[in-house]
Amino acid sequence: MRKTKEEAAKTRHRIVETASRKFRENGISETGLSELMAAAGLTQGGFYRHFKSKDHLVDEVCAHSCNALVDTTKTETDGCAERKGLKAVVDNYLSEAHRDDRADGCIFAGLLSDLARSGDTTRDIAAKGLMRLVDLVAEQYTDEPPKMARQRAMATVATMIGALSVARVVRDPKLSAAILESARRQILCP
Amino acid sequence: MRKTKEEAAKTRHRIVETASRKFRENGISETGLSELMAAAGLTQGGFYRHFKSKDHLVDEVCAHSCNALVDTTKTETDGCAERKGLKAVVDNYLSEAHRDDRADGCIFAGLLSDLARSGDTTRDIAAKGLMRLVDLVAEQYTDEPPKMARQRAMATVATMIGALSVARVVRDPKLSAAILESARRQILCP
DNA sequence: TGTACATCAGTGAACGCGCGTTCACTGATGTAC
DNA sequence: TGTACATCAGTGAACGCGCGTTCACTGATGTAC
Repeated sequence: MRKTKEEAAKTRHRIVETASRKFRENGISETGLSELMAAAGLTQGGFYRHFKSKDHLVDEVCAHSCNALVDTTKTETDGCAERKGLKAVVDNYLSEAHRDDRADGCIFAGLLSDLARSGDTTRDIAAKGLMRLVDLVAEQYTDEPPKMARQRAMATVATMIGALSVARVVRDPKLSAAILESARRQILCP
Repeated sequence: MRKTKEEAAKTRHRIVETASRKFRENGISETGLSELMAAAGLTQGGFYRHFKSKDHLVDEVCAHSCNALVDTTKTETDGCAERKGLKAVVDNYLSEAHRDDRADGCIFAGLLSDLARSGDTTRDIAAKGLMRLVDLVAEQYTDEPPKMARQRAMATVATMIGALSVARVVRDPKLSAAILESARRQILCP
């Protein structure tokens, strides 16, 4: 039954991908390893051929999801004309589509309070990803001195994550949309 | 062993209070009923004399914590001169003290992603509390028309919750403090 | 290159454990007369 | 007001269940000669 090195690596990657989606959609504690492995097309026993423990998987998932978020954001700014990057990022992030697609969405909006309660290693990984996002946003504040741009970017990222998370709590569609819109305004029309 | 009606009511209230703190500090799934009842000075069996299930307790805790947050915020604005209310609220909310006191802090910062994943009943209770907070903040935007004030207040609340939550993920004290400060600036110096 | 053997990805059953919930029981409180 | 009985707050053991983790096993892959 042994698999090729490449096949094994592919399997490992599939587990991380699947976990990344499941965790963001249903939470970390709420996602069991047997459910997760089944979703990846495997049986639970195989998990420990790839990861030392669930905690180790969580760390890897955190890094993976952060990379995905940064990559997505980069793509959005790169495809945009000068001074339009921030608008593209914010419009995509604070969209109803993003609000309704938790499994594919921002890890911070999906797992914010879970991450805040996680261990040091996990939080450090998340914090690193968060700061890469902040730096990316800061680059969009082209007409500000770097320090000021970074400060603005921190507030912008906090607003984006907060507004999306809050919009996911509110079930009334009009109200939820109004929350997203209010944050978009605050960021883009200062 | 039967207790007085008043004693029973006091016990029930103590369970809600204890759960309210434990949930915000460690999460809902992460807080077991036996641990919770022990912290309230009782044994686990007694839980079901007061609540139909853990989910019912969660709803009650959510309402309780929302009330606590609204009351605290009201106190802060009431004790302030005209046009200073918003600053008082924001300075308290986005303080390092609030960041470091999760058990007594804002329910949304403590349980944001957990609430977003909760059932309809719980989310509706949370959304109602959230909107009371928004209304309270909107009252502080005295020089804006009501609709505009409410829209501003929604963004402000989203920023506050987002920034506090993010600041709790980041372990580096200087960086964490900078995040809080950046959000304060964005809200108070527009 | 061919052969013999060690490695290890993946299976599926089993482990102990803590979870939410139920239950029989105790005995003081509340109620009906 | 006094008495008899029903109620029910709280105890502590037990329930089934799903959790993360371990294990013996299979058999194709990788490696050493």
